[in-house]
Amino acid sequence: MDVSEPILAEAVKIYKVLSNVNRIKILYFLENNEADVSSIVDHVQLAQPIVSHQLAILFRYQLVTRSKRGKHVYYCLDDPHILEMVNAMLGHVAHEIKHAPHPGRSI
Amino acid sequence: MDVSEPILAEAVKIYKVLSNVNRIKILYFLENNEADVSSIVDHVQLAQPIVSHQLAILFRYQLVTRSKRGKHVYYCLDDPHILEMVNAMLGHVAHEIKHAPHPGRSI
DNA sequence: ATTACATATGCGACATTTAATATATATTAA
DNA sequence: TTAATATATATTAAATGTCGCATATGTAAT
Repeated sequence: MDVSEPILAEAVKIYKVLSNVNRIKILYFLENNEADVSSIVDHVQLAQPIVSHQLAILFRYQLVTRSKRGKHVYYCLDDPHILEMVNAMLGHVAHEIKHAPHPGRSI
Repeated sequence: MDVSEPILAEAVKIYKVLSNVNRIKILYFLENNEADVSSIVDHVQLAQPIVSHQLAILFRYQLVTRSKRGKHVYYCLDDPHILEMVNAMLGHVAHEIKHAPHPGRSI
């Protein structure tokens, strides 16, 4: 594959977005249903401002869409393809972790 | 997919590893051939200590293997599957960026 | 209008990441 | 043993990310 700089830079940004447990959890919660902020808060067990903050990031990078109806804002996966890729990664990791878990140290 | 915490945490770590342009460039350079540090340095146009540092991260997370022969250390993709996933992401981004590029602001 | 509710935003403390410089280690050659 | 080459590591500063708290905004009901 030819790796043009702008595309590469963009992909890296998306990887950054995905490199946070809370954001992935939110994405998974949105896998099958749209949901408003309150129910996301209930599900992921985080303070509301944190959820709103992460949602704003997911929105800015177009991983989710949002629509306001009344007092509630409903979020929805923008592109299920992203979640397929996350699934592939989780599958990969699940397989790999059995055989040779690497040290937990951070980057 | 059921998202167990340890798997999720692991996946997030790998996303962190992938969320750096230099590391991705290195991975791509290793796509077809193994290479020693010097040739990687030549190719990605970065100072040698930076390349060594990024290689150490890629190695710690088992994205590459290394073998020392003489004075040289040769690095090699550990699992081409990772690169397939990166390819999928680049494809996704290439498609998406045409239609609706998002603001360049950082997370 | 005022209140209550749902969500977003701003700010600060803290941790992490990047990349530069300098230095250390290991291997080979002379 | 000394010098040269290849690579790795340590240290640091700047940038960025995380998350908690406080507060602002917007909407609806009374």
